[in-house]
Amino acid sequence: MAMSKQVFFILTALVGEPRHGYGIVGEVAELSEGRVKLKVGTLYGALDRLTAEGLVEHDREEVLKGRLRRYYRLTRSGADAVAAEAARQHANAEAATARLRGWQARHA
Amino acid sequence: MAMSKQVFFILTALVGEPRHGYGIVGEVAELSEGRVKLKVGTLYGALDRLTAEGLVEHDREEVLKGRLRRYYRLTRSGADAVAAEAARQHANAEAATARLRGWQARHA
DNA sequence: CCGAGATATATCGGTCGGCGATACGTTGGT
DNA sequence: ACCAACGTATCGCCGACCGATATATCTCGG
Repeated sequence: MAMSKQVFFILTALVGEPRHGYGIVGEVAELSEGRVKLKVGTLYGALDRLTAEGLVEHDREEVLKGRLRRYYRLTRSGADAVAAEAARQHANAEAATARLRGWQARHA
Repeated sequence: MAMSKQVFFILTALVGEPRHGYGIVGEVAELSEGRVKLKVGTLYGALDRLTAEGLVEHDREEVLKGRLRRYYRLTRSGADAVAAEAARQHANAEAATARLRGWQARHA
C-alpha cells in the first residue's frame, strides 16, 4: 500500500504514454526537477515488482539503432494508485504547512 | 536528505509544541487522518536518529500519574527540514496531478 | 477485586527496498 | 582509438520500518 518516492515517480512518468527503462530515468529527473535521480538498480527491481502487482505491464519491445528498448505501460489500477498517492501527498503537505503557518503566526 | 513518511510526520507533530513519544503517535494519527499509524519500534529509533542529526532535541521529563514522559522539541533546523519536505511533496503531488489532468483531458 | 486495555518507554531480529558497483554491448563524437 | 552516453540486468550491502516482546502503572468494567 505504502509507496516510495521512487515508485511514485516511476508510475507518474508512465502516465500518458509507455516508456522504456532508461527513458523513465530521464523523465523522472525532469518531472521532479532534478530532485530524484533514479538509479537503475532501483528501477528494474521496482519495474518487476510493479508488474507483479499489476500496476504496470509490458507494452512492446523495439530495437533502435542496435539498442533494445523494453517498454512499460501503466495499467488502470496503476493510474488509480498514482492518483491516490498524489492526493495523499497533497494532504500530507497541506497538513504540515498549515501547522507551520499557524505556528509562525503565533510567534510573529 | 530524503525523508520517510514516518519521519516527516514525527517532525510535523512536533511543530509548535514539544511532545513525548507516545503523544507523538496519537498526534501523527490525527494529523494524517488515520493514514499513518506510527509503530513504537519505528518511533524511538527515529527519535534517536533525529536527535543525532540535530533536527530534534530533548526538552524535559515529567512523571505524570506514575508514568515517565520524555519530551522532544523541534530545532530550528528541524523546522526548516519539515518546511522543505512539505514543499517538495507539494511539488511532487502537483506534478503528478497535472499529468493526470492533461491525460484525462486528451482522452475525454 | 480482578483482569483487560490504555499509557509509556525500550530493544531486538526479520525483512524489504534503495543504492553503489559491476557487467556487457552498441553508437557517436573527438 | 578512446570515452561518454545509451540500454538492460544482477548482486550484495546497509539502513529503516515493523512485529514481537518486555516491563510497569493506572483506570475502568464486570
